[in-house]
Formats: sequence, C-alpha cells, structure tokens
Amino acid sequence: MGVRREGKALANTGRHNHQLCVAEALHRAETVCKDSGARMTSLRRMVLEQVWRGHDAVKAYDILAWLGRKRRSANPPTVYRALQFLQREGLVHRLESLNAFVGCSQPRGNHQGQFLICGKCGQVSEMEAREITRLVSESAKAKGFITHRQTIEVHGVCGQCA
Amino acid sequence: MGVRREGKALANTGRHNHQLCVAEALHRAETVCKDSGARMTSLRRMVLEQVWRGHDAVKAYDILAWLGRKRRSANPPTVYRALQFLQREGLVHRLESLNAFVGCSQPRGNHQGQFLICGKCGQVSEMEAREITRLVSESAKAKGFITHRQTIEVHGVCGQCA
DNA sequence: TAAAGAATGTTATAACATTACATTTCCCGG
DNA sequence: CCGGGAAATGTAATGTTATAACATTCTTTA
Repeated sequence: MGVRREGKALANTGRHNHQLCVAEALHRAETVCKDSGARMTSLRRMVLEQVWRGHDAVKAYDILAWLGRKRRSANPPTVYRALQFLQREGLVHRLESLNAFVGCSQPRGNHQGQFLICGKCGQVSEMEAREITRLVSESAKAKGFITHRQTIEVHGVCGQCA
Repeated sequence: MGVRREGKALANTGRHNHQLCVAEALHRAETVCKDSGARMTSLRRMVLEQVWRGHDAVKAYDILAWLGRKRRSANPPTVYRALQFLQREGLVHRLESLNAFVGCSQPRGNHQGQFLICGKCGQVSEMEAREITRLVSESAKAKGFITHRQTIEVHGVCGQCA
C-alpha cells in the first residue's frame, strides 16, 4: 500500500486549500440530490466528507472507524449503504483495483471515467477522455461484445512525485 | 454473480473442444517456465488446470475447494501462492472487478490486456489492442502521469449471448 | 552429500463485504 | 395534525477474500 493517512485529516494536500474541495463537493452533493429527488442525510454527508478527506482513495473500514468516533452506531452496513447511495448519485467512484473509494468532482449523470492512481503519494485523479471510452467500446464491439460499463484504472507515478 | 459452474467441470464450453484449450495452456506453461527458469510444479499445474476449467473467471476459494478434494493439504496460502506465481509468469491474469482469475492464452512477456466480461454467461475474453494501451498511456502522460500498469475491464454482453 | 534456496504446509487472523431482520425517521394524503 | 407507508438506519451475525508468520520438505548445485 502506498500511503497512510488514517486519523491525520490533513487540511491541505499538495499546494491547494483542501477545505475548498470539501466544501465544493458537499455543495455539489446537495445540488445533485435536489435534482434527482434523493435524500442527502447527515450520515451520507459525513461519509461523503470522509471520502473527501483528501485526494487519495479511502477504504470503507477507515470511514467506519472514523464514524465510530462521531456517533453511537457504526457498523459495516452503515458505511457500505452510504457509499452505495453516493455511487448511485455519481458522487463517489469505487476503485476496483484498490477496494477503495474516491470522490467524483464532475458528477454529471453516468459518466465513464479513467483513474490515475499514484503509487508514491496515493493520490487519485480522474480523467474523462471520451476517446478512450469510445475506442474501448468500439474495440469490444469489433469482437461482438456490447459494452455496459468500463473499469479503467491506471497505476503509475503522478506529476508531483515524478 | 453471473453464473455457477462449481463442481461440474464441463469439458466443452460453447462450440469448441475445451480439452484442447486446457492441453494447450498446460503446454504453453511448460514452455514459458522452461524459458524463464521457473519451476512448474504439480501443485501449480493443478491450479493452472483449474483456472482453465472453462473460459470464465475462477475464484481462489473455488480452486481451494477443488484442491481440497485432490490432496491432503489445501489452505488459502497454497492457492494464492500458486496464483501469484502463475501471474508472475504471465500465465494467469487477475480480474480486479471480480476478485477472480482467468487464464492467459498469449503469455508473451509483460503484455497489457483488456478484458471483456460477459454478464450473462460469465465468459471472459482478452483483447490486446495496442492502440488502447497507447492511448491510455498518452492521455495519462498529457496529465503528467507515468503509467506502469493498466487495469482495463469491460463489462457487458458477449456475442454469443447477444 | 551438505548447504542454500525454493516450495509447500500449517495456524491464525486481517481485511473486505453482505444478509436478514428490527427499529426509527420522514413525508404525504387525509 | 396524524396515521400509514416507504425510506433510512440500527444491529447481529456471518460470508468472502487475502495475508502474516513460522515450520517443514524438497530440489539444486557446489
């Protein structure tokens, strides 16, 4: 595993003011939910806030541990249900190759992203290269395969670390 | 989960003679190991054979259960170690989005594949579209990111099922 | 053939995720 | 305002996936 951040809850990552990222993410969440008629409860807000504690991928059980300190009840289903909800609303993505979650900063309906995962600092950034999505779909189609969903996760080293 | 095959060990999948696939896979394995100086033991052969019981993805614990019937000792590390070895030799791939494994039919050194996973029949086929690999690397590079490894898994419906 | 290194055995536990059912909260029509 | 139904959350148990740590056996080769 690349990096440990448990408990620290650093406010700044790299050279930006991360408070702003969090605030924006929470605000987007309100908007998205208002639009879709979904309920943005306080539990879900807390989970989303934890997902956005930084720009690295966050483990369900880390969220659970943190939640345990803030409220009486916290069990796995609590966290997994909230994460599922946030995924449905497009506010959070699951990274299959890490068993972890990351916030989405462009939660427009149903987009396919590609994820760049830095092995040094753990930061994850999301690309949305429609050419890639298209090329993958077409290549699959050429083999008679109809694409529903693409999982594209790139492991390597980010610009800051290189 | 798409499909159950546990225990059945069908010889034919679709319209082909699967015995042949298995035989070829085992033969390739011998060659690959001879070339790399690695040891192809009987345990590893058995695991590889199970991975090739069909063209769908195989779970580590299914292999474990099967192994348990064939030999005295079978514990998780037995299987995971064999799978790790087979991955190193390029004979097997891990599908991150399924937590499962699939045999590789073109085990030339260090290739990057893309996997087409049918949600109906469970069959997995591997593409090796160098354009995709290239486009993904370049897109990442444009963001300052150096690619080491790509995980590309496409979920959808295969030609036979459609 | 003995030492070294590779492979496997063995026990235990860590890490990740879901099922099933009970209770509470929220919202809406009456 | 209030009662019924749906959504959300609580709770306990368990299922699934994976690794750590150390002991033993096997294989190669000097």
